[in-house]
Amino acid sequence: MSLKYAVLAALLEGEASGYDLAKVFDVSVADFWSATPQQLYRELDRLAEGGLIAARVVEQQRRPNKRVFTLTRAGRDALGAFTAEAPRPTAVRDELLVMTQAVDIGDRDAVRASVEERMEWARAKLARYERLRQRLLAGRDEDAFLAETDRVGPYLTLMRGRSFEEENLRWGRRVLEILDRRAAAGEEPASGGVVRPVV
Amino acid sequence: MSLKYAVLAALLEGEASGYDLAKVFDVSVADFWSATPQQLYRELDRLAEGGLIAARVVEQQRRPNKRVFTLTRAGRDALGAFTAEAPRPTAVRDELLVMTQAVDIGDRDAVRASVEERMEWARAKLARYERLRQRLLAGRDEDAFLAETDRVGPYLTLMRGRSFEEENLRWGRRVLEILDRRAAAGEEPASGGVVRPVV
DNA sequence: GAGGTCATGTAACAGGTTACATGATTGA
DNA sequence: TCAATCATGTAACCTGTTACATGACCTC
Repeated sequence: MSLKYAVLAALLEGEASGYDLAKVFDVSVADFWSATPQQLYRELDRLAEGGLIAARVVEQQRRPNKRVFTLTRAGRDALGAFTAEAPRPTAVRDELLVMTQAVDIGDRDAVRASVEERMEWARAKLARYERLRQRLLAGRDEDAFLAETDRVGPYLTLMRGRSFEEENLRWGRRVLEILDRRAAAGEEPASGGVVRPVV
Repeated sequence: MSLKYAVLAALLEGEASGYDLAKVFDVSVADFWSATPQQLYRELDRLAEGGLIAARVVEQQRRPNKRVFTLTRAGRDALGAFTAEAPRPTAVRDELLVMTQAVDIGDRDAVRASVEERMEWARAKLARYERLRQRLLAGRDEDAFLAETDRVGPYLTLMRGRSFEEENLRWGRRVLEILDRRAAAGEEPASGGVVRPVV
């Protein structure tokens, strides 16, 4: 149900093709919802059929034709009505956390490496978000931007994305510290009461 | 695929019934994975069939019998092997963020209220996490706990849950500020160049 | 006696993922 | 010439959600 509104919300930025949206909704880019291209193509067909978006075929030379979608009045209204509903709580679903939960009976070095990779992703996303932020601010400071813009929404979701990734980094650093301390303790088992985990 | 390992990881805490797990995996409680009771019952059947967990029927007077599940050696090994795999990135999927993205063309007051409710939830979860933390620490400080325990995993996921909810609160406070400033500007339209959104 | 908790489930459906297919163009 | 990008899609499958059902107990 909410992919529907996520797509409508994305089209507030202007018309887009399925391919364009696939880039915006890519896991590594998304800041308010993510989806695969297949989900998007299905959803776009449904939305067009329901009259919430309008499709227009753009003929291209040297490129396959593309269908470009725009919000209709009905789509805009449906999106507006959606904002008045009660959002369901976000479900935690992170494989890295499952692995972390089980790290003591599992492969500590592998989990360590996965945490480091997650941190690399977080850095890349932060860089992306920062570029987006600068583009929105367009030289103004935050207060000036907020006073002048007619759309704060994208800025607010960007802020959430940013703080999420910053927390990923902070958490990751702490996890690495703790795992490394354990690794050191495990190598000289005389030092403490630490039980060596069974792998 | 990963609900499977999430269930195995939960059983590291000791034997549990489907009902017990349903409480742990409840959206409002979960700190490393969430799932509905129906998903759990299906998954438990599959895991028992695959020999990764063992079921034992506990007869109860005055209560329906329950099936209590325990990790088998094979289940433990499978979970250990899972920790060595590459976790997939977490997908952002939050209806509140979709609503926030569209707040400017939607119902600002309703979104405001949803943000406040999300903050209430965050406070409740934080209180829960804090109780859990105190139970784990058992009077020791963090360093002492980490040196003595044979399982850091649950503590690390708890930390991630805590910082996530703290960020929800921080973000929420900022969003309320910004939306309120807009509401004030909208009521005295002479004050600035703010375009009143169409609702 | 109403509503909550314990305890388990079925059925039907909606949502999400994976693998594959096509075919031209552009850049290293 | 090899890989990536543009642009769309089908088929099959797995995961997740919703509604409903049962039945006894306990607490207000």
